[in-house]
Amino acid sequence: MRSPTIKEVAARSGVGIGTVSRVLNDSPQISESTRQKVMKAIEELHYVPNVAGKRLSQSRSNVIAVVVPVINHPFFAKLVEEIELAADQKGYSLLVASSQHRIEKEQEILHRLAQKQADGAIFVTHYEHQENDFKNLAIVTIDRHLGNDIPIVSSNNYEATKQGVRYLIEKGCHKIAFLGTRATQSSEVTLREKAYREVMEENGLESFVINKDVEHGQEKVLVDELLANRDHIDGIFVSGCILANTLFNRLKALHIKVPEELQIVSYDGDFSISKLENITTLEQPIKEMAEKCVELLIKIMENKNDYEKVNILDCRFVKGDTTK
Amino acid sequence: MRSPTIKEVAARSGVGIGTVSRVLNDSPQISESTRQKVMKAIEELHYVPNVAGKRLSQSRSNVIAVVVPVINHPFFAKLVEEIELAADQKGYSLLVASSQHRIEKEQEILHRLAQKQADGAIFVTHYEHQENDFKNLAIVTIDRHLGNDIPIVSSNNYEATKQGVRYLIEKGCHKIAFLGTRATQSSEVTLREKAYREVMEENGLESFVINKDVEHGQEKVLVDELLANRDHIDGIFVSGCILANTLFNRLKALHIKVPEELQIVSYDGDFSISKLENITTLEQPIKEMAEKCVELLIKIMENKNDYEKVNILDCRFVKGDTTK
DNA sequence: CTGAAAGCGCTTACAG
DNA sequence: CTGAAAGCGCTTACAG
Repeated sequence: MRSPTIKEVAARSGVGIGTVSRVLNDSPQISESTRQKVMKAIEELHYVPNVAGKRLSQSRSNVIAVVVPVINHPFFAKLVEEIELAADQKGYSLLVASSQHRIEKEQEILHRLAQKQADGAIFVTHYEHQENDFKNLAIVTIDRHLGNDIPIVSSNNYEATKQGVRYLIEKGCHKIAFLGTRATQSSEVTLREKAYREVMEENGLESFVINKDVEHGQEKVLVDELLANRDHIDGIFVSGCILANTLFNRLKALHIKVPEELQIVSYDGDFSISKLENITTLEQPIKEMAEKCVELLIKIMENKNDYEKVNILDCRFVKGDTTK
Repeated sequence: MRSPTIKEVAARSGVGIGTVSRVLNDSPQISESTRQKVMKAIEELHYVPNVAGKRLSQSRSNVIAVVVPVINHPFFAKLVEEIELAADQKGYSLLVASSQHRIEKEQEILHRLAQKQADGAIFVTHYEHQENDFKNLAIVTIDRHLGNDIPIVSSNNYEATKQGVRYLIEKGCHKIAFLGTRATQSSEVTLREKAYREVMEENGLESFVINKDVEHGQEKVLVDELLANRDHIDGIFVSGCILANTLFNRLKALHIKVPEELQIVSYDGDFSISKLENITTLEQPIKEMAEKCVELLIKIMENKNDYEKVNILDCRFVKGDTTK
């Protein structure tokens, strides 16, 4: 059972297809009477315009894509959700792809974009790409610098981390560790360690850093490494939500009292699945970041140039139960 | 800077556009020499075929859609991820939409599908739809019955729950509660409560059920209600991962020893963000469910009829630390 | 093995 | 205000 086309609607209502098209697109110069005729035919036929025709004739798809390393991760799931909402708001559908930490899959996805499956894309990548790969594509990235012409949206990694470490110091911590899963060179995320070291130095405190790239699911290895060398650590700045959660639960299992013996401040926000206890956190403004990405993408696609290349949004400090 | 089209490739290589198309599609009857010529032009021009043309001429998009209530939820995030992988494997891109528990958004999404944005869709809905809404759409659902013509993929809610409750009994529980967030009438998920009640009755035990619809994030309300009426409960069958996690953490906070004083078996699988402790669980085979959905969808789209309307996949029992 | 042409379902100047 | 026609970028019988 084929779906009816604009041609059949035109025939049934006794007008040309151009007229039907104008009715569909709410063109102003259409007489009320023909509009009625056309609408009637549309309803009778249960006609729904086929986007394939529209896309070809307009050479745009009204689709944007988001590429993340994985979807099944609290931060990325939330990010994808917020991007979907923002895109929907603006009339765009969302194509989602995950690179699974494999550069080949990322390249495969870039190829799909080059085929014009989407008008633009939001990229969260761990890999280096030649700027060339993005030629002719409307692209925005989160956290990663992909090249001078590609706008980036990020949270204020540097300042927010400083704020967090200083907060630990204010709350009486003297021996503060930094715990993170190291990101690639060109990521804004690397500023977190830098900020931590600077605050420590400022205060004449010694740095103690565990910041290594581990596979998703292996965060506990880092936590155990930290705790094995715990010594007299009384504060930890944690660079990500999964790590923070893992740490927190491990401490509970070890009967180490938080925040009495040890205080924790985490980046990212608190994504504990059960909303029972709260980690003190510098929460990334994910919703705002998603909206900014979509907004930027639309400007690029419309060839407007009134946007910033670097967009840093502030984290929100949320006091939880892991600090005094 | 416009992208080159097939016409320019044809011109540059001195052949017709049909020939270029055949080269692109690895058509067998193409002489090696023309293939070479065409490939050369393609490379020189950095030509990438535009899918819009292909889609229109083939009247298919090679896109499938997935519609979930929310993305930022451990079960759905994992599901979307697995569907993306399975779809990718089969050469399909994935459009993702979330209904946000709003029926209007679901209908809006159905409309997009009617516009042929995708060739088919995987639907996880909480609402009733007229079967009519899905006319001409290739649709598969997870857990929800949407009509006789729409295939459903589900886990073995009934049998797996029985297994779980019986396991608690075997392990010495006498007063076992059921804790769940009630789903709609037509969902397979409702079988969990039914199975629980039957096993309890079989064993001459009294049922104690808390099964209510709550907003995501409010699971702790149910947990508290259960614990307030705890009495001598020594076992709990929990219907979902978030609820199970919330319960587990609450029990720890209350210093109720698990599994010594209270044993827990949960449906869904264990999605605790930090992989430190494990809940005994009947784990849904999400990956297999995702693959089955994609497989079914492809069969429907190809008008093959050699598939089952009802596809129940078995959960995997995973012993964790919450049972003896 | 290959080219010319029709067709996929729309949009949009152009003319009237 | 509206119709006829060209065009968007492909694919695919049809002929040769």
